[in-house]
Amino acid sequence: MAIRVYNTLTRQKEDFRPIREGEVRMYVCGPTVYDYPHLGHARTYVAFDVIRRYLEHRGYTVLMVMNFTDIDDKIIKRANETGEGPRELAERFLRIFLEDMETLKVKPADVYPRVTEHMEDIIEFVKKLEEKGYAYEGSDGVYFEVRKFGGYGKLSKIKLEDLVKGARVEPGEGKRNPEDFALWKKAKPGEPKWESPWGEGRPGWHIECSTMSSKYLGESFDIHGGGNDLIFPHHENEIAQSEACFGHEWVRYWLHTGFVMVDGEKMSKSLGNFVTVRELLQRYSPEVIRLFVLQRHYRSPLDYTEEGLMHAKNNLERLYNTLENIRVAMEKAEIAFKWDREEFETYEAIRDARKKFYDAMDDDFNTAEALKALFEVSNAINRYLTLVERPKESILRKSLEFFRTAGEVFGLFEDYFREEKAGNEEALIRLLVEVRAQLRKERKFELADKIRTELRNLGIQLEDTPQGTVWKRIKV
RNA sequence: GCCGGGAUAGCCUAGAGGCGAGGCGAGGGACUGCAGAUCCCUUCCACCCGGGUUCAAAUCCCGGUCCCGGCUCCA
Repeated sequence: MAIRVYNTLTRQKEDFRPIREGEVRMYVCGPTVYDYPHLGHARTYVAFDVIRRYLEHRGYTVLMVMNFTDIDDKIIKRANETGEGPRELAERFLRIFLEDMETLKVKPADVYPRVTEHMEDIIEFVKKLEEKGYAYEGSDGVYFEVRKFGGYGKLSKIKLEDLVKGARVEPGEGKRNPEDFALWKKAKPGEPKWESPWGEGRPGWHIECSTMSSKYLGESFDIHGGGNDLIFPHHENEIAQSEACFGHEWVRYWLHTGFVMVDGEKMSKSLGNFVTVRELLQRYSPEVIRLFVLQRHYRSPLDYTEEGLMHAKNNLERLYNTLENIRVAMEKAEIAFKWDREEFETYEAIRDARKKFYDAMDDDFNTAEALKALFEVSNAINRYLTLVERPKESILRKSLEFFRTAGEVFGLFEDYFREEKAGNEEALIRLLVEVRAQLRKERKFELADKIRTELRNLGIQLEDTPQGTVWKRIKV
């Protein structure tokens, strides 16, 4: 069955068919680096990370490009405030962004093209538009003449007349028409500038994405993504530039993520209602944040609440508990020479959950639905472990395999599946468990409890069961 | 004005014509020195309102009500 994706361009779900078989070329609009990334950024980049991971999981080679806007009005403005140079400021926040994404386990893009490294390409692109008659030079810059391009508005469904009537677009001194937008801005005194055929200046915002995406992904590619707020004007303008330049369809599928909401309003820099990723990370682990994001479909708005984060934390804890239960059970597991009802039932539950997982992910990357499968396996396996004396190894493995694949797609349980690097740590824990067992037998509970409490502080949890004491790592 | 998204048990989220989903929370029980984890049971007719289509509607259609977003830099 084909993967279905919701395409903003057509406003419906379509079968996903990449242009080149077996390869997916995708471009996600990156940030303007002038401040700390907040939860809104985290949401879209985690969402696209999971989309990318899933496509890879399904066997595609994914070429992923994400740009950095490292020169623009906001950066200049902010740099003036902090006293840094625009270059230094951009560099600083670019590194911070990269660090935060790494912490959140977002797989790095294959290329992170920066505007300041692609001036020549951008100038070439503008020149081409000029040659083809779509661009003209005004007193303060070079502009794209929107009404020359027939398909304008096809992504955002905005009509040109409405746009002009709405008077939302600024007339601007050098423009022929109010709806035209800048491809190249001539430098004002004191601003950063680069040489060009139109004098010193810097690129407009939209042209960078058209230029850099085509440089790395070709004149047509599969997926272009970004936040909902980029549909208009950014992506609309990108389409105009690119299709005007190439003369054919540019991007197959446009995917957009929903906003993060705070008390009914969009989280944004300008409203000041944002939580930075760094603040969040003081209170919640990266995986909690990922789960929080993934419990909602990527296109739907996501309400930011502490309660919601706590839910995610509890849910993740439950999943990790299950994983630890399986690990502990592994020690007493046996080869299956025969299956009883419990094995059949558990096997079927895992099989059904796997199907559910793939169906959900195939259906426009429905992570919220796919996550349910994880809880279903969790229930089934926990139940199984309480019902049988000696679990069958094959059943445990099946469940672990599912956790591993789901974990790879969601970016969860990474540490659990990484090879244990603990040398004699485990032996030490086992020793303490033994000593404590003896203490308990002698009813010296105070000392026994001390061992348990102290180990817990070190991230090791002891649990007394009828079959003896087991220890688990606390992961969340 | 123009585009667009919502309203699902105490809460958070899926689903989208018949099999009523998952988690959290709450209550009870099993286990237990205590704690923790886990399991079992309970949380009564869950789907904003009013019409319609249908053998069948939370899901489709029509009409309301309420909430929200975008149309300006924004992920």
